[in-house]
Amino acid sequence: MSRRQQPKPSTADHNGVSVIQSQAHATSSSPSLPAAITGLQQVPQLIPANPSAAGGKSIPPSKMKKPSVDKDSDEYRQRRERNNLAVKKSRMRSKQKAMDTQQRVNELKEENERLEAKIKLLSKELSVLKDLFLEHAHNLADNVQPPSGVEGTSPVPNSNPTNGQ
Amino acid sequence: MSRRQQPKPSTADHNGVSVIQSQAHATSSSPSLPAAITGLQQVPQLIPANPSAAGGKSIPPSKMKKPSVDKDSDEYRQRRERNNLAVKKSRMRSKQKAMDTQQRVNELKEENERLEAKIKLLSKELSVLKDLFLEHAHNLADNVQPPSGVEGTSPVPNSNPTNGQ
DNA sequence: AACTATTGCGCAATGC
DNA sequence: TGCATTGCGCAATAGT
Repeated sequence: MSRRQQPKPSTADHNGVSVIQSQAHATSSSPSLPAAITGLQQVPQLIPANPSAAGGKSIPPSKMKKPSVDKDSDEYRQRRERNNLAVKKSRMRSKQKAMDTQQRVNELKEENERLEAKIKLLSKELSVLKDLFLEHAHNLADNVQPPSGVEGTSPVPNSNPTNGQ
Repeated sequence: MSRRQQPKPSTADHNGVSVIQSQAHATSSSPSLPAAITGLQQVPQLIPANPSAAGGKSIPPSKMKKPSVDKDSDEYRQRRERNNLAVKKSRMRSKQKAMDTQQRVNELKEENERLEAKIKLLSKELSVLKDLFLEHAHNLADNVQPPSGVEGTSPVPNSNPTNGQ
């Protein structure tokens, strides 16, 4: 939890000025605020981030286009606030999506197991039936030799020993 | 691409002061930097974010514990830099994981289709075999009646409509 | 032209 | 003490 930062080494500061201000809209929600330091409203204030006098060598006067961002502007704050909301929303969605995807994985895994079990079952059934056929075929081949009281005569369709998986 | 901000309305500012500084470490990588405004190094400078004079009513002088964060400190910058690195790493992992999960979903979907196809096949095979059995059974039934050869004793290949699934 | 949605980034709190 | 995570705000920019 924290929000603003100050000029940092890397990339660009977007602008040559750092503005210090705020407005206490307090629309934001902080799940785990460290303390109760909320009511912090500074007076909008422009501060040249490029104190040509001081650090000395830094910030080439060139390339410092439009300071026209005016952190003060009421409109700016509104835009920021809206964007912050949009950001939160977007991130929530993102997380939700990730969770859903994970959930989907679990569901698919279960489904897979079910299907595999079914396949196993069907395979077994098929195997049994085929064996019966084979047995019968043998009986026929060996001609009329009743191994047990129940036999007859019938065309043996296929004699396929190989089990087509 | 941007980094620092300034005091904002919402939550807390962590501290009552806004520091403006930088150090041009330039370790960061900006995928899509807007321009070449990189070499921005401000002179570390402390600026009281709470100009008691100006806006007037704001920021109770109380609640402003330890400004002891010292954005200046070389060590602070090092810590920040390391953390930034860790953050990037963590986020990369997170994204990678999300993508992997999505990939997993796709794989599982495919697998599912394969399994379903297999089930369909097996079911069909089974169905055929069962039909054969039934047919045979009927033949037997219509057959084993004439102990003596007085009747029409020929296997009647009746087509059995009943089908076990 | 004006908005919202996304995305990369840095900070700080917190988890481990 | 240090890395890892996570929420947050900013700004750029993609999408409408």
